[in-house]
Amino acid sequence: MPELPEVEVVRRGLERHVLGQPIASVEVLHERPVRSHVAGSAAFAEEMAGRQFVGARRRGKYLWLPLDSGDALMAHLGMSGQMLVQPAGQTDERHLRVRFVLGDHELRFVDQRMFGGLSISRDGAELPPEIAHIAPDPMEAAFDLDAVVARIRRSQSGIKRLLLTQTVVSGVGNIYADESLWRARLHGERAGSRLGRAVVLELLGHVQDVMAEALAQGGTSFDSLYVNVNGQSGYFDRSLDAYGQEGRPCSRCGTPIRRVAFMNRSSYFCPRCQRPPR
DNA sequence: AAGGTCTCCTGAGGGC
DNA sequence: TGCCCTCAGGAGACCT
Repeated sequence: MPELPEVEVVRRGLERHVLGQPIASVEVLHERPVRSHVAGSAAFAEEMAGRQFVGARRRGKYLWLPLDSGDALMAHLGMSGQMLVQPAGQTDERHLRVRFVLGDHELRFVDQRMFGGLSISRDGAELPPEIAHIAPDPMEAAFDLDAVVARIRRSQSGIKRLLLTQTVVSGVGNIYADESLWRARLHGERAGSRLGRAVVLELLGHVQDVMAEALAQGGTSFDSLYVNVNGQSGYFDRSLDAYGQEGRPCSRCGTPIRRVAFMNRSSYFCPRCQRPPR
């Protein structure tokens, strides 16, 4: 479940269900999700066995579970990754990739497309060095609003591209970028440098609001790929004003929402509320 | 610098 | 039924 609210739903579930029990065994059913562990999948499994998860943390879309060794299990869900907690012996999911056996239940990494993955981060308990370059997300204490506003206003890039750049602000993906821009009445191609400070502040406020609202609804899911650790879907899809709404009337002005190609995917916006630059 | 395109994968769904 | 096309909540490499 790609964006911040969905990943946070997962983090909370992991915090409740996988801490404080030794990992009895690990089974890697597909090599690809552990590709960044250079020592190989057998070494990955061997190293995890016997350890214990002692926390569940997140920055943006990255999750990590600090271990009692001082290392951490890092996870990125990519486009289709899931972390599921299941009773031991439950039928394997079709796309089950890695299984962690914890007493009478299992933590399962299930991922259809395998753009995501797991890795062991050396001394990564506090902040895995692999993701030290990722910017703080809008929900953490380290988020520096003034610095982000300044960074955006210094750039000639389009504002949507900036929202999606994880080194500017992390956790925002295609859905919440489009929703925030719609709320701020901004077209995604407007250059950051052409936006006033107050406008950027308002936009970032919408980013925080829309993700907080989505989190309160359990995240956004259109289908069974986006679920919490118990396999349940969130409900925020009912509250979307722009994303996925092509042809439906804008809830502010009634103009049909438009879809355009952007970065090999789509952007949704109201052509009347969100005027393109020049 | 900025922004386009392609790639990594496995589907689902529509058109014919 | 099948085939071919497009699309998908990510992200990084490569090219201009």
